[in-house]
Amino acid sequence: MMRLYDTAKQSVVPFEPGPTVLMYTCGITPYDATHLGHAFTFISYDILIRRLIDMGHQVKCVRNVTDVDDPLFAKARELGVHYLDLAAGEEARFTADMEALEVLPMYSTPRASSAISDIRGFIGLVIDKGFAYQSGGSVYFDVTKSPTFGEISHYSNETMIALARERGGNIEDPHKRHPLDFVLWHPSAADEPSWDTMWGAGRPGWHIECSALALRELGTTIDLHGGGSDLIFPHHECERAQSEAATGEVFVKHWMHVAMVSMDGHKMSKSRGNLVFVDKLRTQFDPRVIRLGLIEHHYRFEWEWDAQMFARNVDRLANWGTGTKNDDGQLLNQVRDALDDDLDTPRAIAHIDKAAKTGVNVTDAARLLGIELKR
RNA sequence: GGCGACGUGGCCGAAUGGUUAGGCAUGGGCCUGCAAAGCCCCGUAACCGGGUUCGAUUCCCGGCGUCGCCUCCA
Repeated sequence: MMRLYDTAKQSVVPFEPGPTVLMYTCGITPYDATHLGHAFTFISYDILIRRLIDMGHQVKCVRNVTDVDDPLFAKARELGVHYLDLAAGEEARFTADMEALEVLPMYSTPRASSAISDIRGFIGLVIDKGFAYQSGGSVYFDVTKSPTFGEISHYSNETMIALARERGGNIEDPHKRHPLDFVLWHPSAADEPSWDTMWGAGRPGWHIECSALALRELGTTIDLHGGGSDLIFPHHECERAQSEAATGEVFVKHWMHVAMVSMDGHKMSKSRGNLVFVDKLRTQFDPRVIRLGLIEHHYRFEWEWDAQMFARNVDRLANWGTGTKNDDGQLLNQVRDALDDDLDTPRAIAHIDKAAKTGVNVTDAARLLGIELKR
């Protein structure tokens, strides 16, 4: 039986989905190259998916592409290109990075720009159910109607307001009834794309595409929702509130978040610029070395990027390729046990290291971690 | 620069319009051959200036200073 940490429940709990696992992970906003933090997140989910498939499940995982959003518009403006041209280029780079790192293909990778009509319908549903109001040309979600708001992050109202303030949540917006109310739809700036709706022209709010896409692609209730831990608040909190408002059903059974990768003592982030890009690394190292360097860390704990990892994992990969003795499935089961214990990849790797040292052929065990030894 | 949080005895850290937690360290004592540990004892502090008040650390205004955030991004 697999056990995984659930952010909302704040503990490691059994994860026992049906034969078909419905999964959604928040993807990227394609305005810049993929960095190691992105890679770590998506590789973590990839390991989970590989193990679920290994257990006999069919996995339907959706990973969206946010090609309608502020940072994309800003970058397109700066470069003087159309935002969708920028998005298409960066999405292609991202896809190439994921393929190189042997992240399994998704069931679906829908774009926000493909979902405008779904979003329109979704917002209509939220308004009809009485969870949203129109004010000043925007549509806001009314958090006072959602008593469970905050139950993923476990933040108090005061903490959420403080964080919203720091994270550009515009809590002073005079059109809002409550400082934590968030935008479902809002007017576009002059040079931004705009779509007509019954409540005015504009564009979607930040959180709404994921709700609309999850509903369109997977239905009202999904088994597991993932993303980086930086998305817990406000993104996932808002996403859940509006989804449950629209459908009246439980949105997500299990919330899973991947820890941040840091560098120079700070979270690797676009705003700070302390990034290590995957496409650059790929020109210097075997992508399997990059993958190993990521999964030698546990998904739930933040870690510091360290260039030492290359030498270590070049050696590791070489050692893994030397064994010839049949291991009778013993090693494979040890790796399975480690993964079933809250995706303990460091322990899985330690098992493989040990077996490889004794001359065991570790091909199958490595494959479960997405490392293909025979090329 | 903007937004926000905060400036309490050597340090950390609460509460509070008056009688002024607590913890740690220091110092003194008990104990011990010595030391350590343990135990006991000891502290009137509120960044500056002004205002409200019978009375302010607490409320209000101004200044100074510290911290966080300012493309929440995976």
